[in-house]
Amino acid sequence: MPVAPASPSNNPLIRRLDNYARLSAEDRAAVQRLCAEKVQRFAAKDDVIREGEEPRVIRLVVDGWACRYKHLEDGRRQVVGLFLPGDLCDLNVFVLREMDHFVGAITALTLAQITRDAFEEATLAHPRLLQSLWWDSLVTMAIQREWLLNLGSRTAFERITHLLCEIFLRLRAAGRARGQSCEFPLTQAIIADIAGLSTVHVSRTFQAIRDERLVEIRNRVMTIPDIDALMAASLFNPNYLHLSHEGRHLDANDAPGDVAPTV
Amino acid sequence: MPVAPASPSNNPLIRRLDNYARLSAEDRAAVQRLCAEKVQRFAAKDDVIREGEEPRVIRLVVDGWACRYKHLEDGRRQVVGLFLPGDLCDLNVFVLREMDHFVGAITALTLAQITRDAFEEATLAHPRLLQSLWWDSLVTMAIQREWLLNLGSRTAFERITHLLCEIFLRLRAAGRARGQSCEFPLTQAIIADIAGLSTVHVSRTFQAIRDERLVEIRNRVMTIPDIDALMAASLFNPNYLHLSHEGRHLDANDAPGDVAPTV
DNA sequence: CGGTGACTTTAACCTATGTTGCGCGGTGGG
DNA sequence: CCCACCGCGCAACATAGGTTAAAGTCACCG
Repeated sequence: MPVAPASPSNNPLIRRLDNYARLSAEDRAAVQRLCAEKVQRFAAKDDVIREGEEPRVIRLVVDGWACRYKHLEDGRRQVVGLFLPGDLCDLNVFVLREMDHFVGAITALTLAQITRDAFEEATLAHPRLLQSLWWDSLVTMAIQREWLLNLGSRTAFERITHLLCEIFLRLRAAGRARGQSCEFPLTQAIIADIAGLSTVHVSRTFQAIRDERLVEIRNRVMTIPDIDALMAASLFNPNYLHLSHEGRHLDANDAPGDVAPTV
Repeated sequence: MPVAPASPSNNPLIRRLDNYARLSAEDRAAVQRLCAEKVQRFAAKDDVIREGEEPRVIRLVVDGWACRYKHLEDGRRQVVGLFLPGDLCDLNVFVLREMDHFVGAITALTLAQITRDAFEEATLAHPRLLQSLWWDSLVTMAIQREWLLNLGSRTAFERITHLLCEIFLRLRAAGRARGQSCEFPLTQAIIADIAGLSTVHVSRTFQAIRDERLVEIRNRVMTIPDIDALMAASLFNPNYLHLSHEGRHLDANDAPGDVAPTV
């Protein structure tokens, strides 16, 4: 994976915010500065922040995957959110006194810590940026709602295919997909905790998915030969990702890696 | 239910925001003005806003119950959020171009519409109010996460008792409970759509709840004889409601209707 | 090169929850 | 006053998904 030099659009956060509104060069530079502010690294499976702790900074995923999770007294565990590169933890968390959930690294993880002051300074100077960040925050809420629909109403097969579909589209929006493929470091155990299933049943379900040749996962890389078929199988309605500005359509293959759009 | 005269603390939104930070008399007056701005009424089961429509205003529940819901192509329906009196739809919704879900009235409903301009004017003049509204918004997200835990990891019995517990505590925080009782207009069908269960199983589960004498529902009034027992049965951890400021504790019976606190 | 641990697969069996369908009682409209 | 409808309860049966346990695969490591 060759990393292009100083082009801002390699920054997955900028790529994502661009889905909402074109940022100016200054806006982009401001994001870059925020991302570089104070970098923090975690090993896979480490906790970034624990339930009960006081939130002090906004965190931004520069690289790697993480998740929010909760558990019940008796140990049952539920993943309630997924952070992909370019994702942002809640704006304004400072307002709360205490975390009500954990954030844990799934893979090796690089985070940027953004202080309240740096954030306020940046958004004051770049109102368009602030708008984009609100958009991001509302999309996060929309994803949570879609996950509720997933857990409450979809079958195991639909839940997992829906999840795979969402991950692919989110990564593509962050400039992290190439063609029909993207990185995929999730184990079946984590998928079980996301989908509210047992690991055994996740395994069973993956066989069915393989049988229908909807998805192929090998060496931590996921390939989706026919995204429309996958979307149909999972009853996937992309509206909740709110990516459709400029008349863009998700089923158009409009993000072919790092190639510039033809428009 | 006698309505006391002009006391601002009858406003459920003010009551709720007071859980986060004491508002000044001016802040309260500003909230009152927002609530009175433009009132809109709906009959039970009407839709307030539909998927695909453009969000233009912030809405505030003055009276009645409503819910957010989504559905799948084949008709399966999932309620993904509950609005109780004093609840607020998402700040900043304007940023999105299109609703990804429905909002529907459960009971007869009175809403206040707050325009973007009125909102900005009020929060500019009352920064403490803005903070409280962010707190509210973060609590809404926290509730969504807890619901994910509910659907993904709890049994039917736990899901329903947890829901009842949450409703009671939220109503109490809005000054809408009296002693161990509160209004309760939900049918078993709606509870089924919230909990991701069939109506038949909701009915079965309510029998078990009745057998254990955890909750009594009669004439649209719910009574919880022993909230600690109910919390234990549902593995309820109140931290996600973020009500605990000032060392307040939820298990203290600290909101006995409209009586002033003893402190 | 063999060992250890993390992940996945498989099989047998179990149970929570879904489905269908019917009956009952209250309530509101004509 | 009666009918229709809605919300609820109940029973019989069907099934998706959970549980337990054992074995297979692979990658890394000493």
